[in-house]
Amino acid sequence: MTAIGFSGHDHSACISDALASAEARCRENGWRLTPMRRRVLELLLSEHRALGAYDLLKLLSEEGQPRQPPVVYRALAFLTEHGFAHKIERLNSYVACAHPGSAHSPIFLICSACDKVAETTSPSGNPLEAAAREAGFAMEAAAIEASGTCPECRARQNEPAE
Amino acid sequence: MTAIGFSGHDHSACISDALASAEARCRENGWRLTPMRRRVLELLLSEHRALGAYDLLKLLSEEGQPRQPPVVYRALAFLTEHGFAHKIERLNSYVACAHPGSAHSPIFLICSACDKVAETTSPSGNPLEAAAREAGFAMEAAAIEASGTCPECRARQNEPAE
DNA sequence: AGATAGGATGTTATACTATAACATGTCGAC
DNA sequence: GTCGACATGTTATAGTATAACATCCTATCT
Ligand SMILES: [Zn+2]
Ligand SMILES: [Zn+2]
Ligand SMILES: [Zn+2]
Ligand SMILES: [Zn+2]
Repeated sequence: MTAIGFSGHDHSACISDALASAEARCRENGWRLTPMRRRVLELLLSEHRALGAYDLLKLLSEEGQPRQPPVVYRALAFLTEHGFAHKIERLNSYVACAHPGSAHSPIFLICSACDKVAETTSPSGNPLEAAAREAGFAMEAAAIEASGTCPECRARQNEPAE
Repeated sequence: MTAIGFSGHDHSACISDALASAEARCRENGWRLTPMRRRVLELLLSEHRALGAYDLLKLLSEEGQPRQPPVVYRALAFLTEHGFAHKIERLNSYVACAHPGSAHSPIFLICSACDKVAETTSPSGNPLEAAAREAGFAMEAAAIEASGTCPECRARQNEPAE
């Protein structure tokens, strides 16, 4: 249950795993991973960074495939509803899910220096559940977003002399 | 550390405590709780509900004190920077802090039926800190927002027959 | 009191984020 | 081939937030 997104990892495996998982889950459930939805997912997967809807529109435009906002927002709605992507509320933007396939309540670690977003998951019996139970609150969904500095950016700050 | 916001409590004490605390802390720190800032804080305190900037503008207008968006956004910036209010990212709106005066990392419980927002705080040594430490991430701020149904709305649902 | 400087507010315009509403296209079931 | 369901295309607009500059207020120094 390590955080995926910051340190060296096989990112091409990230991408191919996520795409394969999305295809499999869509096939199993009768959802349609159309070219538009798949393209948006690929763009989100390209880096562990959150992209806004208008960033995606710009990228599509640069590929010679200009689209209007509702097109991208609908693709994002599909991806987030089915757990292939998450919205980062703090940034009004979207990241591909780093733990595809499993139901999970994600925790995001957002680096304010390099904008990378790592995703990890809550251990069970977490204090949010405890707080909710204590308050008699029936929790349905939770968003946990932390801002700070990632290991690489921290290392860079500690050796500023070139 | 109980959640403040849902169940019966002395809400007028909420309001007067928060205002007194804000005045005291501003006096101590040389911050200026101007009439505009104080009025916005009072509006946020009137209920345990998140208000958007444009809701506040509408309320001010209805009081015969119309203002432009930057005025309210600046008051909100002052209040959030100094811990008198918090932004609820999920709702693009703002609540008065229910634990004024103490440094804390709040947890919000947002009722999707009645829109009330309760604020509680993380116990120390919480797993978010643990996850951040494990990832080598230097956490600066965290936003924890849970959606669900509050005790009162849950009770109401369970006895729907009038 | 008058000059000055910092910060708070007033005002205009605009950027950024998201969705409503309706038209058109695609594809499989019948 | 037609029908229905769903996906996308298109236009317009709603909702959230800030840049930039003008003005005002207040505390301080002279
Ligand atoms: Zn990766
Ligand atoms: Zn970083
Ligand atoms: Zn109260
Ligand atoms: Zn409720």
